[in-house]
Amino acid sequence: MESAFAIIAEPNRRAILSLLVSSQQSVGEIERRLRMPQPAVSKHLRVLREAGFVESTVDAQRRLYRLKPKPLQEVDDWLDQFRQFWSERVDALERHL
Amino acid sequence: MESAFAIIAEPNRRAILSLLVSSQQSVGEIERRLRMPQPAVSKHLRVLREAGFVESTVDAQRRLYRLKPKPLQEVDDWLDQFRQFWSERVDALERHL
DNA sequence: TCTGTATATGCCTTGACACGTATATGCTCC
DNA sequence: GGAGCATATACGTGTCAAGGCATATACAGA
Repeated sequence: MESAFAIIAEPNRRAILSLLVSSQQSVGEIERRLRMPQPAVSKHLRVLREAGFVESTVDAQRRLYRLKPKPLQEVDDWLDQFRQFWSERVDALERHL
Repeated sequence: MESAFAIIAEPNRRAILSLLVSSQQSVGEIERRLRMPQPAVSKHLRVLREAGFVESTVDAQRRLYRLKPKPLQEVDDWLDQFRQFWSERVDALERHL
């Protein structure tokens, strides 16, 4: 399975994830809101689904896609090691002021 | 300038960043610790430098590389929009238990 | 069952990028 | 200033993924 970092390297996929954060959306809604060709949307959703970022349910002819938290949380976990570093810098800056 | 997300999509670059979080390192130290060919290290460092992830200072024949916070913080900022979504899910889970 | 709508997949082309190898640059010390 | 070490760059190559377009699949409603 591709790393979560490689998945979110693609700007259109990040846009899709941002869109899904408010609520689930159908492929057509994503297509219209992002003004992206439908096959492109479907392909990115496939990548996102296989990497565990989203899941889908069937609603008649439509598929509704929604976010799943785990992969983005893994990215968040990786970033955690740098937070100590950031706060040290901020502390040093504040002491300096 | 390349997006921070594309930069950290590369596993070796993430390894370099993780290595630099403890302290600054020379190219040779990175090369040895990650068992990576020296040109590869230099090339990745160049990409990281041009994207603002690291900066370097000259120490005689060596170059010491150290972390800069901004690009990783931008990634962190992007992740922020999903934190609300995660905590809602955790809350719902906790209520369910 | 036919038509239209929604979504997925296949094929092809193109561009980007990581890697290996070789070589260049720059500094230090004798 | 020559030798050796540390780092950077140049070049050629293979791989892989995104985009465009055509087409297939699936479902709904008359």
